[in-house]
Amino acid sequence: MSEYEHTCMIRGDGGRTIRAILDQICNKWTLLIVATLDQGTLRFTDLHQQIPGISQRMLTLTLRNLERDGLVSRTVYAEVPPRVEYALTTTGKSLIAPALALAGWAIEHVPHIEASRATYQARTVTRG
Amino acid sequence: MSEYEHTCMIRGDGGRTIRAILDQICNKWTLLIVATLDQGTLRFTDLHQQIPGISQRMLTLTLRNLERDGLVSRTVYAEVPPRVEYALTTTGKSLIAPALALAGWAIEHVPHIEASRATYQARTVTRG
DNA sequence: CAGGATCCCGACTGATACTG
DNA sequence: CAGTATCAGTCGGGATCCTG
Repeated sequence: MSEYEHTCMIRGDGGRTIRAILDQICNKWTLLIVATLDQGTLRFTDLHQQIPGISQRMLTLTLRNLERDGLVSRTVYAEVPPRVEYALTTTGKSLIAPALALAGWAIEHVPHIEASRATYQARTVTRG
Repeated sequence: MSEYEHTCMIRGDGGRTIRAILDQICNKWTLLIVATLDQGTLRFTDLHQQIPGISQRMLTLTLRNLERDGLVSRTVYAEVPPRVEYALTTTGKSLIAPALALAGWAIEHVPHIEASRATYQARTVTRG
C-alpha cells in the first residue's frame, strides 16, 4: 500500500473506525502502559509505581480497555492477599514497534518543537 | 538506540516532555489534519470540508498549535476576500511516516480488536 | 493487594452569532 | 473568507473513601 493510500485510510469516511481506535491507542496512558509492560509481566502495584503520575482510577480503566481490546492479558491468582498479573498479548506486543516509531519521532523533534514554541509570535507569513 | 532504551525514554522521568508532546500529537484532530495536509497546501475552508466532523473552533485551535510547534506553516494573502494557506513544514512532513506506522497497525488489527471487544466478558484468567 | 464507588473540577468540544 | 467571542454541555481524570 502506498503512503498516500494510507493517509486516505486515516482520513476517509471508512476510517471512522480507524480513527476511533487510533484515539484510544494514542491517549495519555495507553502507550505508557504498553511501553511499561514491554519489560514483561507486572502486577497492579508495580504498574502504579512505575508509571509516574497515573491515578489508581486511570490505571484500572486503561487496563480494562486494553484487556477488552485484547492487547493485555489479566491473570488473577486466587490467593490471600490477591495477586493480579498483567502482560502484553501477541497483539499488544505488536504495538510496541509502531509506538516506538512515534515516540522516536517525538524524541528526535523535541528540540525543534520547543525552540519553535519559545520563539512563537505571529510567525505567520503575510504575502500579497 | 535499542528498542528497550526507547521504551525507557517513553517511561522514564526524563520522558515527561516526550509524553506531553506525544499527547499533543496524538489528540483527536492533529493526526487527521497532518494527514490531510499530506496532499499539499490547503486553505482553511478546504480543511474544514475535507475533515468530516471538525468544528471551526477546533480546526482553528489545532492549526494554531501546529503552527506554534513548527509543524505547519500559515501564509496570509492580503487580498479581498482573505486567503490563508496552510502547508506542512519539513518537520511536519517527517511526522507522516511514524503516524502512518501507527495507522497501519490500527488498520491491520481492527478485526482482531473488534472481535475481542465483541466477545469481551470477564475473559480474565483465574489461576491458583 | 487490587480495585470499586463517589464527588468534583477544569479542560475539551460543539453550536451559534458576530467581524475585519 | 477566515476567523473571534461567548455560552453551554460533556467528560477526562484526580482525590478520597471503602471493600473482598
